[in-house]
Amino acid sequence: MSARMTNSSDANIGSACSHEYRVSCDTCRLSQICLPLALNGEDLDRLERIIQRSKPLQKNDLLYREGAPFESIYAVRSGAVKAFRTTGDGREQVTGFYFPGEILGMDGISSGAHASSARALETSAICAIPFDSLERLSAHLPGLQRHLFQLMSREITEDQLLITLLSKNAAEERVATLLLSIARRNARRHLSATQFRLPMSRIDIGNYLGLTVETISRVFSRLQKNGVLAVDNKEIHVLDNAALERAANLGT
Amino acid sequence: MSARMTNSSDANIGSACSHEYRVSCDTCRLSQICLPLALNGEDLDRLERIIQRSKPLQKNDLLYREGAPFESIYAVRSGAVKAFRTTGDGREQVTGFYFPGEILGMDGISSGAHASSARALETSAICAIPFDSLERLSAHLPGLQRHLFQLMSREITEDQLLITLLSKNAAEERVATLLLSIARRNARRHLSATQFRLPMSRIDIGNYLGLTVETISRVFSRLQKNGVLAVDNKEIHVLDNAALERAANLGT
DNA sequence: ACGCTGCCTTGATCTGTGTCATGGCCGGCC
DNA sequence: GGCCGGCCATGACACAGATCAAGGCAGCGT
Repeated sequence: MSARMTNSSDANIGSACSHEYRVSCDTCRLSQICLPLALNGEDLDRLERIIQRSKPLQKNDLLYREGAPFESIYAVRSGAVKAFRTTGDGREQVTGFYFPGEILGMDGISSGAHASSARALETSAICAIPFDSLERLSAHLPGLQRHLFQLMSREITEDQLLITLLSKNAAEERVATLLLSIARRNARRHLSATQFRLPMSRIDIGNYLGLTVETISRVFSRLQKNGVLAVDNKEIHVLDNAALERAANLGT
Repeated sequence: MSARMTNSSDANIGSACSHEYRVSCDTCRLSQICLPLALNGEDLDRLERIIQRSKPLQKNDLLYREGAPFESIYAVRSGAVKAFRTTGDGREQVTGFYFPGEILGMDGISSGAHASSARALETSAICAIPFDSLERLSAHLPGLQRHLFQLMSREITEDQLLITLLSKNAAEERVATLLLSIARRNARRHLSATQFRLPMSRIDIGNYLGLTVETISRVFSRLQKNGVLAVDNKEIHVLDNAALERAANLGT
């Protein structure tokens, strides 16, 4: 119910983004957690001018494809996106989920081609930020340059946390850790940390956590049976946050 | 034997770095794969002036410690270094191995404190590059700025490869992939890709790959029995590279 | 309204890797 | 030169999670 509100932001896209999707960072309620974070009035304008907003992606639309020329990094405005790479034998590895205010696509910088693909998990509005413009701009705005370094560094530390999770933690710990991560990121956007709707399938969760769908199902069932969660398909209600944190067992 | 040459560079440190360890990037045989990569004469001088070289680290010396204030990133000149983070329950997760010409420590940028620790696996000479100086310099040298973005982006894509490896590949595939990675990086430094000495213990390998020491031992034994490798403690001789690549099974 | 298709759940069984235990080896130190 | 401690190898056994199988459910297109 109130978790449905997470989703209702989608419904707003049509109206909020009407007329060529002209929205400015000024009025974007995400500006305090997104790229503009580091910028003041005039500098923000300059960033503003290079950002491209286009028609929202529909569920399952590709934002970019592995191997395609790298041109922009992307900020999620609404909805949710998964990033994944395709292994040599054609299987998929989900490497991250991205929510409003979060930036993705930085793995394309090193080689000039995207190292992963990104797909909308639900209707999603995205801001594209052409990287060469951003680079030029950041040479003149030390705060922006620093912020970019920090963003990339943060991506590295988060990947390291995932590496640790995959390497050391059991199934239940992995799932609990993911739920806590989503809850925390919801809180940052002033959404509920205890009631929300997962935008991704069990398949994607399993893929991301290095587990099978069946194991994800069983863990959800077990956490429900133990009164930690109420699970109704993709709706999650955290009933006992302390227990969830105990289940995560330091996997943050 | 020829693999010993990998190690003999250590023996040279004393002489090469004598007198306050004054070595310049000019004369460093790693300059083509290290940070200076992107720079020409005068710009290189400016970079040169901010780089700090100090006494080589001995085996097991800490280069930096998780949580310590972030000040510099580090380039390995000789030897080898492991990066690791300590989990909540005090266990260690190795997140990477770094060889000459490679840069580490960038995970400290986002929070201002190192997100991991780094320890010398053998006697190692290290260049420290104060990050605030580097940042200021890179605002004036677009090539350097870009190179830094690329370095960080590369770290991200490599972490993603490790995530995929941990999430999708069996023990033998993981070990084979690590060996191929080390071989490739040796080749980049004009060392043998088929005969080398592993600077890290089985324990570190297992830790890095999310496996136990016993499993690492068994995999080495099996690869040896199958004629893929000759293993003599830390000395590795790749006898059948094609078979090793088959064993890695796309886990690059 | 219907059926289809993809997603989710649950149970039964199998297996790769962890765990435990033992012993050998090598290198550093007294 | 011999002892000691950490590292490495190998075998026996246990178990978490994969695999295989079956069925339910919800959303979507016709």
